[in-house]
Amino acid sequence: MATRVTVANNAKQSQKAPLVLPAAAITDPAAAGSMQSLVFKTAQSKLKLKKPTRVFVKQTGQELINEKDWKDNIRSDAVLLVSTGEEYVGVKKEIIIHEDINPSCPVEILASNAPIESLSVTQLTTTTRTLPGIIHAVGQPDLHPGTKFPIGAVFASYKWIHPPLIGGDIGCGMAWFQLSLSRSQVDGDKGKKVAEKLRGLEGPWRTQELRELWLQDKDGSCSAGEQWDSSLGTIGAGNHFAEIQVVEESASDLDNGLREGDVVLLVHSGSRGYGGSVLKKYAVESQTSLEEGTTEAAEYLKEHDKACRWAKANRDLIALRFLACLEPGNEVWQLGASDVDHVDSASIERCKSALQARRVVDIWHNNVERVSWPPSPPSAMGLDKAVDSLSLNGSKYPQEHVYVHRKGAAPTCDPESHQPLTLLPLPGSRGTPTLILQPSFSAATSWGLKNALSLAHGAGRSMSRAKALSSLSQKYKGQNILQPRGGDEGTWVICDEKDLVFEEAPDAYKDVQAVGQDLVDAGVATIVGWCRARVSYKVRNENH
DNA sequence: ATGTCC
Repeated sequence: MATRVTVANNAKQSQKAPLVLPAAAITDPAAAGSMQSLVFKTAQSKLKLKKPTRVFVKQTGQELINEKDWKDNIRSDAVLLVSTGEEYVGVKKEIIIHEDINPSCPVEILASNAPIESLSVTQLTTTTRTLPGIIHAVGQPDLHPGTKFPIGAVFASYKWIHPPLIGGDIGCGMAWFQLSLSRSQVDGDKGKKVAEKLRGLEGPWRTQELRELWLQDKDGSCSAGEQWDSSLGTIGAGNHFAEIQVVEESASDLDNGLREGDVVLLVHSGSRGYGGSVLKKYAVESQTSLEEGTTEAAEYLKEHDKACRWAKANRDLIALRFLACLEPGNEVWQLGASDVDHVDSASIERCKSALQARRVVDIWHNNVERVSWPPSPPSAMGLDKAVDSLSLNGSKYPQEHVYVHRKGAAPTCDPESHQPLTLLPLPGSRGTPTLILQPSFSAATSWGLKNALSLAHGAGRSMSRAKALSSLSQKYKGQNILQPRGGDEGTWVICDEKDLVFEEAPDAYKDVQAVGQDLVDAGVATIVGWCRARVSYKVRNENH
Protein backbone atom coordinates (compact mmCIF):
# COMPACT_ATOMS: atom_id res chain seq x y z
CA MET A 1 0.00 0.00 0.00
CA ALA A 2 1.17 3.53 -0.75
CA THR A 3 2.27 5.73 2.15
CA ARG A 4 1.48 9.44 2.43
CA VAL A 5 4.20 11.46 4.07
CA THR A 6 5.05 15.13 4.34
CA VAL A 7 8.43 16.39 3.22
CA ALA A 8 9.57 19.57 5.01
CA ASN A 9 12.63 21.76 5.08
CA ASN A 10 14.49 20.96 8.30
CA ALA A 11 15.81 24.52 8.53
CA LYS A 12 12.42 26.16 7.84
CA GLN A 13 9.72 23.67 8.67
CA SER A 14 6.79 25.76 7.48
CA GLN A 15 7.98 24.91 3.96
CA LYS A 16 6.46 21.54 3.26
CA ALA A 17 5.00 19.38 0.54
CA PRO A 18 2.99 16.16 0.52
CA LEU A 19 4.50 13.03 -1.02
CA VAL A 20 2.95 9.67 -1.75
CA LEU A 21 5.51 6.89 -1.56
CA PRO A 22 4.36 4.06 -3.80
CA ALA A 23 4.28 0.55 -2.38
CA ALA A 24 7.10 -0.30 -4.79
CA ALA A 25 9.47 2.31 -3.35
CA ILE A 26 12.68 0.76 -2.06
CA THR A 27 13.84 1.18 1.52
CA ASP A 28 17.54 0.78 0.71
CA PRO A 29 18.69 4.39 0.26
CA ALA A 30 21.52 3.35 -2.05
CA ALA A 31 19.23 1.71 -4.60
CA ALA A 32 17.68 3.37 -7.62
CA GLY A 33 14.01 4.30 -7.01
CA SER A 34 14.64 4.44 -3.25
CA MET A 35 12.35 6.29 -0.86
CA GLN A 36 15.28 8.57 -0.12
CA SER A 37 15.65 9.54 -3.77
CA LEU A 38 11.91 10.33 -3.97
CA VAL A 39 12.11 12.43 -0.83
CA PHE A 40 15.15 14.32 -2.13
CA LYS A 41 13.48 14.86 -5.49
CA THR A 42 10.44 16.38 -3.77
CA ALA A 43 12.69 18.55 -1.60
CA GLN A 44 14.46 19.84 -4.69
CA SER A 45 11.39 20.53 -6.80
CA LYS A 46 8.87 21.64 -4.17
CA LEU A 47 11.05 23.10 -1.41
CA LYS A 48 13.81 24.45 -3.64
CA LEU A 49 16.51 22.71 -1.64
CA LYS A 50 19.48 22.45 -4.00
CA LYS A 51 21.58 19.80 -2.27
CA PRO A 52 19.56 17.66 0.15
CA THR A 53 21.82 15.24 2.00
CA ARG A 54 20.13 14.12 5.24
CA VAL A 55 16.62 13.13 6.38
CA PHE A 56 15.21 13.27 9.92
CA VAL A 57 11.87 12.17 11.32
CA LYS A 58 10.02 15.09 12.92
CA GLN A 59 9.40 14.79 16.67
CA THR A 60 11.81 11.93 17.37
CA GLY A 61 14.68 13.56 15.45
CA GLN A 62 15.74 10.09 14.26
CA GLU A 63 18.03 10.31 11.23
CA LEU A 64 17.27 7.91 8.40
CA ILE A 65 20.62 6.54 7.28
CA ASN A 66 20.46 2.86 6.43
CA GLU A 67 17.82 0.54 5.04
CA LYS A 68 16.59 -0.49 8.49
CA ASP A 69 16.04 3.16 9.50
CA TRP A 70 13.81 3.70 6.48
CA LYS A 71 11.98 0.42 6.98
CA ASP A 72 11.26 1.11 10.65
CA ASN A 73 10.31 4.77 10.45
CA ILE A 74 8.26 5.26 7.31
CA ARG A 75 4.61 5.22 8.20
CA SER A 76 1.50 7.06 7.13
CA ASP A 77 1.45 10.75 8.09
CA ALA A 78 5.16 10.85 8.98
CA VAL A 79 6.83 14.23 8.55
CA LEU A 80 10.31 13.94 7.04
CA LEU A 81 12.69 16.83 7.55
CA VAL A 82 15.21 17.27 4.79
CA SER A 83 18.55 18.83 5.65
CA THR A 84 21.32 20.18 3.42
CA GLY A 85 23.86 19.10 5.99
CA GLU A 86 22.77 20.86 9.19
CA GLU A 87 21.69 18.99 12.32
CA TYR A 88 18.06 18.19 13.23
CA VAL A 89 16.10 21.30 14.16
CA GLY A 90 13.76 20.75 17.09
CA VAL A 91 13.57 19.00 20.44
CA LYS A 92 13.95 15.23 20.20
CA LYS A 93 10.99 13.58 21.83
CA GLU A 94 10.72 9.96 22.77
CA ILE A 95 7.59 8.21 21.71
CA ILE A 96 6.06 7.13 24.97
CA ILE A 97 4.77 3.59 25.07
CA HIS A 98 2.36 3.88 27.93
CA GLU A 99 1.12 0.89 29.89
CA ASP A 100 -2.48 2.12 29.53
CA ILE A 101 -2.34 1.81 25.74
CA ASN A 102 -4.52 -1.00 24.39
CA PRO A 103 -2.98 -2.22 21.14
CA SER A 104 -5.87 -4.62 20.57
CA CYS A 105 -8.70 -2.28 21.59
CA PRO A 106 -11.93 -3.10 19.70
CA VAL A 107 -12.90 -0.66 16.94
CA GLU A 108 -16.49 -0.76 15.77
CA ILE A 109 -17.57 0.81 12.50
CA LEU A 110 -21.32 1.18 12.09
CA ALA A 111 -21.44 1.43 8.32
CA SER A 112 -22.44 -0.79 5.45
CA ASN A 113 -24.45 1.51 3.17
CA ALA A 114 -22.51 4.74 3.68
CA PRO A 115 -19.08 4.91 2.04
CA ILE A 116 -16.11 4.95 4.41
CA GLU A 117 -12.73 6.25 3.31
CA SER A 118 -9.81 4.05 4.31
CA LEU A 119 -7.86 7.03 5.69
CA SER A 120 -10.59 7.60 8.28
CA VAL A 121 -10.41 3.94 9.35
CA THR A 122 -6.63 4.21 9.71
CA GLN A 123 -7.01 7.39 11.77
CA LEU A 124 -9.66 5.77 13.97
CA THR A 125 -7.68 2.58 14.57
CA THR A 126 -4.31 4.25 15.07
CA THR A 127 -5.75 6.79 17.49
CA THR A 128 -7.56 4.11 19.46
CA ARG A 129 -4.52 1.90 19.77
CA THR A 130 -1.85 4.51 20.49
CA LEU A 131 -3.46 6.87 23.02
CA PRO A 132 -3.59 5.71 26.63
CA GLY A 133 -6.79 4.49 28.24
CA ILE A 134 -9.00 3.93 25.22
CA ILE A 135 -11.14 0.84 25.76
CA HIS A 136 -13.70 1.17 22.98
CA ALA A 137 -13.91 3.18 19.75
CA VAL A 138 -16.75 3.65 17.30
CA GLY A 139 -16.81 5.01 13.78
CA GLN A 140 -20.29 6.31 13.03
CA PRO A 141 -21.57 5.99 9.43
CA ASP A 142 -20.68 9.65 8.84
CA LEU A 143 -17.03 8.87 9.67
CA HIS A 144 -14.59 10.84 7.53
CA PRO A 145 -10.93 11.88 7.78
CA GLY A 146 -9.82 14.87 9.81
CA THR A 147 -6.41 16.54 9.85
CA LYS A 148 -5.07 13.97 12.27
CA PHE A 149 -8.06 12.47 14.05
CA PRO A 150 -11.27 11.29 12.39
CA ILE A 151 -14.65 13.03 12.50
CA GLY A 152 -17.80 11.04 13.22
CA ALA A 153 -15.88 9.16 15.87
CA VAL A 154 -16.35 8.21 19.51
CA PHE A 155 -13.63 7.14 21.94
CA ALA A 156 -14.41 5.73 25.39
CA SER A 157 -11.36 6.24 27.55
CA TYR A 158 -10.60 4.96 31.03
CA LYS A 159 -8.74 7.38 33.34
CA TRP A 160 -7.47 9.50 30.42
CA ILE A 161 -8.77 12.63 28.73
CA HIS A 162 -7.61 13.56 25.24
CA PRO A 163 -8.46 17.18 24.36
CA PRO A 164 -7.36 16.90 20.70
CA LEU A 165 -9.95 14.16 20.10
CA ILE A 166 -12.69 16.71 20.79
CA GLY A 167 -10.97 19.38 18.76
CA GLY A 168 -11.19 23.14 18.97
CA ASP A 169 -14.91 23.59 18.52
CA ILE A 170 -15.74 22.40 22.03
CA GLY A 171 -19.49 22.30 22.64
CA CYS A 172 -20.44 22.42 18.98
CA GLY A 173 -23.84 20.89 18.46
CA MET A 174 -27.38 21.37 17.24
CA ALA A 175 -30.61 22.70 18.62
CA TRP A 176 -34.14 22.60 17.23
CA PHE A 177 -36.63 25.38 17.99
CA GLN A 178 -40.32 25.66 17.12
CA LEU A 179 -41.33 28.65 14.99
CA SER A 180 -44.84 30.12 14.88
CA LEU A 181 -44.77 30.27 11.06
CA SER A 182 -47.01 27.92 9.15
CA ARG A 183 -45.75 25.82 6.29
CA SER A 184 -47.73 27.88 3.78
CA GLN A 185 -45.64 30.88 4.83
CA VAL A 186 -42.37 29.18 3.92
CA ASP A 187 -43.29 26.89 1.00
CA GLY A 188 -42.23 27.54 -2.60
CA ASP A 189 -41.50 31.17 -3.51
CA LYS A 190 -42.49 32.30 -0.02
CA GLY A 191 -39.16 30.92 1.12
CA LYS A 192 -37.44 33.75 -0.71
CA LYS A 193 -39.46 36.36 1.19
CA VAL A 194 -38.59 34.67 4.47
CA ALA A 195 -34.92 34.59 3.50
CA GLU A 196 -35.09 38.35 2.87
CA LYS A 197 -36.18 38.92 6.46
CA LEU A 198 -33.01 37.33 7.80
CA ARG A 199 -30.82 40.39 8.27
CA GLY A 200 -28.68 41.94 10.97
CA LEU A 201 -27.46 38.51 12.03
CA GLU A 202 -23.75 38.85 11.32
CA GLY A 203 -22.17 41.37 13.64
CA PRO A 204 -21.64 41.22 17.39
CA TRP A 205 -24.88 41.16 19.35
CA ARG A 206 -25.47 44.28 21.49
CA THR A 207 -23.09 45.15 24.33
CA GLN A 208 -20.66 43.11 26.41
CA GLU A 209 -22.79 43.88 29.46
CA LEU A 210 -25.84 42.26 27.85
CA ARG A 211 -23.80 39.36 26.47
CA GLU A 212 -22.60 38.66 30.00
CA LEU A 213 -26.19 38.62 31.21
CA TRP A 214 -27.09 36.22 28.40
CA LEU A 215 -24.19 33.96 29.49
CA GLN A 216 -25.58 33.67 32.99
CA ASP A 217 -27.06 30.20 33.55
CA LYS A 218 -27.96 27.94 36.46
CA ASP A 219 -24.25 27.18 37.02
CA GLY A 220 -23.19 30.83 37.09
CA SER A 221 -21.49 32.78 34.34
CA CYS A 222 -19.84 31.22 31.31
CA SER A 223 -18.54 34.50 29.92
CA ALA A 224 -15.16 34.05 28.24
CA GLY A 225 -14.29 37.75 28.22
CA GLU A 226 -15.01 40.31 25.56
CA GLN A 227 -12.52 38.90 23.06
CA TRP A 228 -14.55 35.71 22.62
CA ASP A 229 -17.97 36.90 23.80
CA SER A 230 -18.12 39.40 20.93
CA SER A 231 -18.80 36.41 18.62
CA LEU A 232 -21.74 35.26 20.75
CA GLY A 233 -24.89 34.88 18.65
CA THR A 234 -23.05 34.36 15.35
CA ILE A 235 -23.16 31.14 13.36
CA GLY A 236 -19.55 30.96 12.21
CA ALA A 237 -17.99 29.28 9.20
CA GLY A 238 -17.47 25.83 7.75
CA ASN A 239 -20.38 23.42 8.15
CA HIS A 240 -22.27 25.65 10.58
CA PHE A 241 -25.74 26.85 9.58
CA ALA A 242 -29.22 27.79 10.73
CA GLU A 243 -32.15 26.39 8.76
CA ILE A 244 -35.87 26.96 8.59
CA GLN A 245 -37.37 23.54 8.06
CA VAL A 246 -40.79 21.96 7.72
CA VAL A 247 -41.52 18.68 9.47
CA GLU A 248 -42.68 16.58 6.51
CA GLU A 249 -43.35 13.40 8.44
CA SER A 250 -43.28 12.56 12.11
CA ALA A 251 -44.36 9.54 14.06
CA SER A 252 -43.88 11.50 17.27
CA ASP A 253 -47.05 11.79 19.30
CA LEU A 254 -45.40 13.68 22.12
CA ASP A 255 -46.49 17.19 23.02
CA ASN A 256 -42.89 18.34 23.25
CA GLY A 257 -41.84 16.64 20.03
CA LEU A 258 -42.15 17.50 16.37
CA ARG A 259 -45.46 17.18 14.55
CA GLU A 260 -46.11 17.02 10.85
CA GLY A 261 -46.38 20.53 9.40
CA ASP A 262 -44.42 22.19 12.21
CA VAL A 263 -42.00 24.86 11.04
CA VAL A 264 -38.76 24.65 12.97
CA LEU A 265 -35.36 26.28 13.19
CA LEU A 266 -32.32 23.99 13.30
CA VAL A 267 -29.19 25.73 14.60
CA HIS A 268 -25.76 24.14 14.17
CA SER A 269 -22.98 26.13 15.81
CA GLY A 270 -20.36 25.91 18.50
CA SER A 271 -18.08 27.91 20.76
CA ARG A 272 -16.50 30.00 17.94
CA GLY A 273 -13.00 31.12 18.89
CA TYR A 274 -13.39 30.36 22.59
CA GLY A 275 -13.22 26.55 22.44
CA GLY A 276 -10.15 26.77 20.24
CA SER A 277 -8.42 28.90 22.84
CA VAL A 278 -9.14 26.24 25.48
CA LEU A 279 -7.70 23.46 23.30
CA LYS A 280 -4.63 25.53 22.52
CA LYS A 281 -3.96 25.96 26.21
CA TYR A 282 -4.04 22.24 26.98
CA ALA A 283 -2.90 20.52 23.80
CA VAL A 284 0.64 21.85 24.01
CA GLU A 285 3.26 19.86 22.09
CA SER A 286 3.95 16.73 24.11
CA GLN A 287 0.70 16.97 26.09
CA THR A 288 -2.00 15.22 24.05
CA SER A 289 -3.47 13.24 26.94
CA LEU A 290 -4.33 14.28 30.49
CA GLU A 291 -4.57 11.78 33.33
CA GLU A 292 -7.63 11.77 35.56
CA GLY A 293 -6.83 13.20 38.98
CA THR A 294 -4.19 15.67 37.78
CA THR A 295 -4.82 19.38 38.15
CA GLU A 296 -4.39 19.82 34.38
CA ALA A 297 -7.19 17.33 33.70
CA ALA A 298 -9.47 18.99 36.24
CA GLU A 299 -8.78 22.44 34.82
CA TYR A 300 -9.31 21.30 31.25
CA LEU A 301 -12.63 19.67 32.16
CA LYS A 302 -13.73 22.83 33.93
CA GLU A 303 -12.94 25.01 30.92
CA HIS A 304 -14.40 22.41 28.56
CA ASP A 305 -17.66 22.43 30.48
CA LYS A 306 -17.70 26.21 30.37
CA ALA A 307 -17.12 26.22 26.61
CA CYS A 308 -20.01 23.74 26.24
CA ARG A 309 -22.32 26.07 28.16
CA TRP A 310 -21.09 29.02 26.07
CA ALA A 311 -21.82 27.09 22.86
CA LYS A 312 -25.33 26.24 24.03
CA ALA A 313 -25.96 29.88 24.96
CA ASN A 314 -24.65 30.76 21.51
CA ARG A 315 -27.19 28.49 19.80
CA ASP A 316 -29.91 30.02 21.96
CA LEU A 317 -28.87 33.53 21.00
CA ILE A 318 -28.68 32.65 17.31
CA ALA A 319 -32.23 31.33 17.61
CA LEU A 320 -33.32 34.51 19.37
CA ARG A 321 -31.84 36.70 16.64
CA PHE A 322 -33.67 34.62 14.02
CA LEU A 323 -36.91 34.84 16.01
CA ALA A 324 -36.60 38.63 16.12
CA CYS A 325 -36.48 38.60 12.28
CA LEU A 326 -39.14 35.94 11.77
CA GLU A 327 -41.66 36.86 14.45
CA PRO A 328 -41.24 40.64 14.73
CA GLY A 329 -44.69 41.06 16.21
CA ASN A 330 -43.72 39.10 19.29
CA GLU A 331 -42.32 41.61 21.76
CA VAL A 332 -40.48 39.01 23.80
CA TRP A 333 -38.01 38.46 20.92
CA GLN A 334 -37.11 42.15 20.55
CA LEU A 335 -34.06 41.54 22.68
CA GLY A 336 -32.72 39.61 19.69
CA ALA A 337 -32.76 42.67 17.43
CA SER A 338 -29.96 45.12 18.00
CA ASP A 339 -32.02 48.25 17.28
CA VAL A 340 -34.35 48.26 20.27
CA ASP A 341 -32.65 50.17 23.04
CA HIS A 342 -33.92 49.59 26.51
CA VAL A 343 -33.65 46.16 28.06
CA ASP A 344 -33.55 45.17 31.70
CA SER A 345 -32.57 41.88 33.31
CA ALA A 346 -36.24 40.98 33.83
CA SER A 347 -36.85 41.11 30.10
CA ILE A 348 -33.83 38.86 29.55
CA GLU A 349 -35.27 36.28 31.91
CA ARG A 350 -38.69 36.49 30.22
CA CYS A 351 -36.99 36.04 26.88
CA LYS A 352 -34.95 33.05 28.03
CA SER A 353 -37.97 31.20 29.36
CA ALA A 354 -39.95 31.93 26.19
CA LEU A 355 -37.04 30.58 24.19
CA GLN A 356 -36.77 27.50 26.36
CA ALA A 357 -40.42 26.75 25.62
CA ARG A 358 -39.54 26.75 21.91
CA ARG A 359 -36.45 24.55 22.28
CA VAL A 360 -37.25 20.97 21.32
CA VAL A 361 -33.77 19.55 21.84
CA ASP A 362 -30.16 20.73 22.13
CA ILE A 363 -27.22 18.34 21.90
CA TRP A 364 -23.45 18.64 21.97
CA HIS A 365 -21.61 16.58 19.36
CA ASN A 366 -18.06 17.76 20.16
CA ASN A 367 -17.42 17.10 23.83
CA VAL A 368 -16.25 14.70 26.50
CA GLU A 369 -18.68 13.22 29.00
CA ARG A 370 -18.01 11.06 32.05
CA VAL A 371 -20.42 8.14 32.09
CA SER A 372 -20.93 4.80 33.80
CA TRP A 373 -19.37 1.96 31.85
CA PRO A 374 -20.44 -0.49 30.64
CA PRO A 375 -23.81 1.15 30.01
CA SER A 376 -26.84 -0.06 31.96
CA PRO A 377 -30.34 -0.45 30.54
CA PRO A 378 -32.13 2.89 30.77
CA SER A 379 -34.26 3.02 33.89
CA ALA A 380 -37.22 3.79 31.64
CA MET A 381 -37.08 0.08 30.79
CA GLY A 382 -38.51 -0.60 34.21
CA LEU A 383 -35.32 -1.14 36.10
CA ASP A 384 -34.32 0.81 39.13
CA LYS A 385 -30.91 2.50 38.90
CA ALA A 386 -29.52 0.90 42.03
CA VAL A 387 -30.55 -2.52 40.79
CA ASP A 388 -28.80 -1.93 37.46
CA SER A 389 -25.38 -1.45 38.83
CA LEU A 390 -25.63 -4.16 41.44
CA SER A 391 -27.31 -7.09 39.81
CA LEU A 392 -26.45 -6.47 36.18
CA ASN A 393 -22.94 -5.18 36.41
CA GLY A 394 -22.00 -5.64 40.02
CA SER A 395 -19.86 -8.72 40.36
CA LYS A 396 -19.29 -9.66 36.77
CA TYR A 397 -18.36 -6.20 35.48
CA PRO A 398 -17.43 -3.76 38.18
CA GLN A 399 -19.14 -0.49 37.29
CA GLU A 400 -16.50 1.97 36.20
CA HIS A 401 -16.55 5.37 34.62
CA VAL A 402 -15.16 6.27 31.24
CA TYR A 403 -14.72 9.53 29.40
CA VAL A 404 -16.74 9.35 26.19
CA HIS A 405 -15.02 11.63 23.67
CA ARG A 406 -17.25 12.70 20.80
CA LYS A 407 -15.90 14.35 17.67
CA GLY A 408 -18.85 14.83 15.37
CA ALA A 409 -21.02 12.30 17.14
CA ALA A 410 -24.35 12.90 18.85
CA PRO A 411 -25.23 11.50 22.26
CA THR A 412 -28.11 9.07 22.82
CA CYS A 413 -28.90 10.29 26.33
CA ASP A 414 -29.52 13.60 28.02
CA PRO A 415 -26.26 14.49 29.80
CA GLU A 416 -28.11 15.68 32.94
CA SER A 417 -30.77 13.02 33.43
CA HIS A 418 -28.90 10.22 31.62
CA GLN A 419 -32.28 9.25 30.18
CA PRO A 420 -32.60 8.39 26.47
CA LEU A 421 -33.26 11.34 24.19
CA THR A 422 -36.66 11.08 22.53
CA LEU A 423 -35.48 12.66 19.29
CA LEU A 424 -32.49 14.31 17.68
CA PRO A 425 -31.60 15.67 14.24
CA LEU A 426 -29.54 13.93 11.57
CA PRO A 427 -29.12 16.71 9.02
CA GLY A 428 -28.25 16.10 5.42
CA SER A 429 -26.96 19.09 3.54
CA ARG A 430 -29.07 22.02 2.36
CA GLY A 431 -31.91 20.67 0.21
CA THR A 432 -31.45 17.10 1.37
CA PRO A 433 -33.63 15.94 4.27
CA THR A 434 -32.88 16.16 7.96
CA LEU A 435 -33.89 12.86 9.51
CA ILE A 436 -35.53 12.73 12.93
CA LEU A 437 -33.78 10.02 14.92
CA GLN A 438 -34.82 8.22 18.05
CA PRO A 439 -32.04 6.30 19.83
CA SER A 440 -32.69 2.58 20.42
CA PHE A 441 -31.55 0.64 23.45
CA SER A 442 -31.49 -3.13 23.60
CA ALA A 443 -29.52 -6.09 24.87
CA ALA A 444 -28.39 -6.63 21.25
CA THR A 445 -26.26 -3.47 21.42
CA SER A 446 -25.36 -4.08 25.08
CA TRP A 447 -27.50 -1.07 25.98
CA GLY A 448 -25.41 1.35 23.98
CA LEU A 449 -21.95 -0.14 24.43
CA LYS A 450 -21.79 -1.04 20.73
CA ASN A 451 -22.32 2.56 19.59
CA ALA A 452 -20.61 4.08 22.65
CA LEU A 453 -23.91 5.79 23.55
CA SER A 454 -23.66 7.85 20.38
CA LEU A 455 -25.07 8.35 16.89
CA ALA A 456 -24.01 10.01 13.65
CA HIS A 457 -24.25 13.81 13.75
CA GLY A 458 -24.90 14.41 10.06
CA ALA A 459 -24.34 13.06 6.60
CA GLY A 460 -20.56 13.44 6.86
CA ARG A 461 -18.26 14.70 4.15
CA SER A 462 -17.59 12.40 1.22
CA MET A 463 -15.24 14.92 -0.41
CA SER A 464 -12.57 17.06 1.16
CA ARG A 465 -13.19 20.81 1.05
CA ALA A 466 -10.43 21.20 -1.54
CA LYS A 467 -11.88 18.47 -3.76
CA ALA A 468 -15.44 19.80 -3.44
CA LEU A 469 -14.30 23.30 -4.32
CA SER A 470 -12.41 22.28 -7.45
CA SER A 471 -14.75 19.66 -8.83
CA LEU A 472 -18.14 21.13 -7.87
CA SER A 473 -17.33 24.68 -8.95
CA GLN A 474 -16.60 23.10 -12.36
CA LYS A 475 -19.73 20.96 -12.30
CA TYR A 476 -22.06 23.85 -11.48
CA LYS A 477 -20.27 26.50 -13.55
CA GLY A 478 -22.72 29.23 -14.57
CA GLN A 479 -25.54 27.81 -12.43
CA ASN A 480 -27.07 29.30 -9.33
CA ILE A 481 -27.23 26.44 -6.85
CA LEU A 482 -28.43 28.71 -4.05
CA GLN A 483 -32.06 28.63 -5.11
CA PRO A 484 -34.52 25.78 -5.71
CA ARG A 485 -34.30 24.37 -9.20
CA GLY A 486 -37.86 24.22 -10.49
CA GLY A 487 -40.98 23.10 -8.66
CA ASP A 488 -41.52 23.34 -4.94
CA GLU A 489 -38.59 21.15 -3.96
CA GLY A 490 -35.31 22.58 -2.75
CA THR A 491 -33.98 25.27 -0.49
CA TRP A 492 -33.21 28.99 -0.63
CA VAL A 493 -29.62 29.24 0.53
CA ILE A 494 -28.04 32.40 1.91
CA CYS A 495 -24.31 31.97 1.37
CA ASP A 496 -22.37 35.04 0.29
CA GLU A 497 -19.07 33.23 0.49
CA LYS A 498 -18.02 31.91 -2.89
CA ASP A 499 -15.95 28.89 -1.87
CA LEU A 500 -18.37 27.77 0.82
CA VAL A 501 -21.13 27.40 -1.79
CA PHE A 502 -19.26 24.44 -3.28
CA GLU A 503 -17.53 23.16 -0.15
CA GLU A 504 -20.91 22.69 1.47
CA ALA A 505 -22.87 21.51 -1.59
CA PRO A 506 -24.96 18.37 -1.06
CA ASP A 507 -22.67 16.51 -3.49
CA ALA A 508 -19.76 16.97 -1.07
CA TYR A 509 -21.63 14.92 1.55
CA LYS A 510 -22.66 11.32 1.92
CA ASP A 511 -26.29 10.35 1.36
CA VAL A 512 -28.05 11.04 4.66
CA GLN A 513 -30.51 8.20 4.00
CA ALA A 514 -27.63 5.72 3.79
CA VAL A 515 -26.17 7.09 7.01
CA GLY A 516 -29.57 6.83 8.73
CA GLN A 517 -30.10 3.32 7.40
CA ASP A 518 -26.74 2.23 8.80
CA LEU A 519 -27.83 3.40 12.25
CA VAL A 520 -31.08 1.46 11.87
CA ASP A 521 -29.24 -1.64 10.60
CA ALA A 522 -26.86 -1.44 13.56
CA GLY A 523 -29.89 -1.42 15.87
CA VAL A 524 -28.92 1.88 17.48
CA ALA A 525 -31.69 4.18 16.22
CA THR A 526 -34.99 4.37 14.43
CA ILE A 527 -35.99 7.04 11.93
CA VAL A 528 -39.19 8.58 13.24
CA GLY A 529 -39.64 11.31 10.65
CA TRP A 530 -37.93 13.85 8.46
CA CYS A 531 -37.76 17.55 7.67
CA ARG A 532 -36.83 19.56 4.61
CA ALA A 533 -35.21 22.99 4.77
CA ARG A 534 -36.94 25.89 3.01
CA VAL A 535 -34.26 28.42 3.92
CA SER A 536 -30.68 27.63 4.84
CA TYR A 537 -28.60 30.47 6.26
CA LYS A 538 -24.82 30.12 6.07
CA VAL A 539 -23.33 33.59 5.86
CA ARG A 540 -24.49 36.98 4.60
CA ASN A 541 -22.40 39.91 3.44
CA GLU A 542 -24.59 42.91 4.28
CA ASN A 543 -22.39 45.18 2.16
CA HIS A 544 -23.81 43.54 -0.88
C1' DA B 1 -13.48 25.54 12.32
C1' DT B 2 -10.54 29.50 13.38
C1' DG B 3 -9.46 37.31 15.05
C1' DT B 4 -6.07 30.48 11.69
C1' DC B 5 -0.33 29.73 11.32
C1' DC B 6 4.75 28.89 10.02
